[in-house]
Amino acid sequence: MNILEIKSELTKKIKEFFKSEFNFELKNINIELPELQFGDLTTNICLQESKNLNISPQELALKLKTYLENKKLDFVKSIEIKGPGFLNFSLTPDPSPRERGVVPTKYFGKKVLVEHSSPNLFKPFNIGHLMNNFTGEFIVRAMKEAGAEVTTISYPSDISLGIAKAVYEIKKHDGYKKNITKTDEENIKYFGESYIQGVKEYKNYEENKDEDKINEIKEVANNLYGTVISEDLDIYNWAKNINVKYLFSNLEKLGSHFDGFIFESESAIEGKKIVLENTGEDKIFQKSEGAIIYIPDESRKDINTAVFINSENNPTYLGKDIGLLSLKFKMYNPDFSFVAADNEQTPHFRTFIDAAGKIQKKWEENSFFIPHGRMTFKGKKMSSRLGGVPTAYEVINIVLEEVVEKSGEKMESMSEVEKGNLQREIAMSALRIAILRSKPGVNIDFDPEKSLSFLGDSGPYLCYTSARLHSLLEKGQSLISPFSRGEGDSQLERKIFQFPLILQTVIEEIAPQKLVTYLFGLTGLFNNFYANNKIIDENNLEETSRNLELVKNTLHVLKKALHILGIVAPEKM
RNA sequence: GCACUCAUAGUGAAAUGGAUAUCACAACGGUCUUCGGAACCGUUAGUUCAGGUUCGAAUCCUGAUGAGUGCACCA
Repeated sequence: MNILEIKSELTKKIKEFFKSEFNFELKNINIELPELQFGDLTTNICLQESKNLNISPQELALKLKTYLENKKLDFVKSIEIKGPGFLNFSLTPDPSPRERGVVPTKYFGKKVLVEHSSPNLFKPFNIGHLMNNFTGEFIVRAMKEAGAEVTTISYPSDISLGIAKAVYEIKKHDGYKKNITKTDEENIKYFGESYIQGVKEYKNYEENKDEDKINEIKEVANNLYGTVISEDLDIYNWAKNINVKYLFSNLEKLGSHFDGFIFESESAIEGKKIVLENTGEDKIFQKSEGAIIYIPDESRKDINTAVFINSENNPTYLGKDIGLLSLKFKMYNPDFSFVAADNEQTPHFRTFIDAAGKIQKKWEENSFFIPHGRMTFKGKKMSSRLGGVPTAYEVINIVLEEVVEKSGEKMESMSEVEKGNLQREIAMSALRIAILRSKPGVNIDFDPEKSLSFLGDSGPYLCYTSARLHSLLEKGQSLISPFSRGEGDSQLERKIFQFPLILQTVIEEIAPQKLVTYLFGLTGLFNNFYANNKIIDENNLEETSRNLELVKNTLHVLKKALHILGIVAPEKM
């Protein structure tokens, strides 16, 4: 039996006990993983219920212990009462401790839609996008692991006043004609610069109250919707196509696959329609000062009145988001719809989802916002093209440089391509772990020189352990006998045994940090075992075979967990 | 002004209301005739403050202090 099966069996027996002994229906029982020193599973049920039943926790614990012992459960080795009344279970080791099939969660067999990596097409791909991608990709992989039917989409921002500013800037300098023959890479850079410059110029116009210029730009914005053929539209389409291509290749490189894209220009049309349909007295949206707004109920002090369609008759971000939501449910009808986004978006999300819930209940009920933190930087190495926000490219390169330096001669035998890929994988593992080790939603103060130490709790440490495990297996391949197994009660074996339960919690709570913490515990125990034992010993084949079985199981768990975090477990490094 | 987050060793993090608060980095001290030293072992050090709820609080409530973010036509 694996740990999940044992847990549910124990739950059943404990409920039976309370029923037969006290005629008491127990609703929730906490059975958790304790620190390894306290056994394999623990429950505080006696502490929780002693008051209700008017009996001391110790006494209750003793009764429950006796009851369970009399049941002679073959998966329980021993039961101990510890501390104020905890019941600690020591379990009989499972001969094959791996999880079997899919760990049960509420997502099994459900339709899950995940939206992540939704950048503004005209802005350079920055570190924030990287955090978004890591978080989003984790959700995707966790849901797949849970046996959900997962669809992944991205929602690129392809239309906005901001983009109009960029187009205007390009037009102003005749950038279209000048650059059409340049490479995509050069142009991408050019678009990013135009965007930033355009935003800056617009601010100047506003400060100088240059109404003519502002109106020209607003006209560009209207032209982008493409109902009339114009030079603006030509420039826009040229730039958009190159940017989309670049986005695809970037996301592909990061290991993210997308089943579809919904562009902001599409959601704008849908959103406008829906908001207009629901505008009027006694309806959800109201007209005010030429715009269409949403006023939340008095009780919702945490959200503010917001504009959904502006007085230019164009949907704002919130209006578009309603459209996006509608399209998502029309196209995919998900049971769970996840959105990974910057935690600054939380108030906006609350607002539009509150309004959306009044149009269709399930839009609200089935939508979940997973915020990820912001990354701030301490290091001075990075140029600040985006007002202090480094591009993803810059960050990856800094980490990569460190990896190349560390790897030195170790990868000499590899081809240049193989070496390059591996170094990139290791660099990415460092970044992914640095981000996913923290609870989603909190900001990360990132100092590449400190945060990315390659010793101890780090991506490279996990990769290194993987390489070590692979190398041991390769060396000892011929020495594994199928009949030898360990006692199953070493710390390492018990840690492996915990894995299915950890996995279940990680998926259920969307908690990557718990998986990372577990992995450091696991690899730490393994490396300790490695340092203190001779794993392959030709003079002791029985022991060797048992050890290799343990190596195999450790690797199995490590590989699977790393995969969910978006990291490839390397065979050598 | 209103609202939302957050506050854990020198640093970065972990901890469904549970047991002696976990892990790493840094500092200091050790391990190597060894299967991969990007390794292993040890020492020092911590829940912002004041109350409250509870058998039990880093976690829940109230207040103070400090930091971040959002508040009508940008996304």
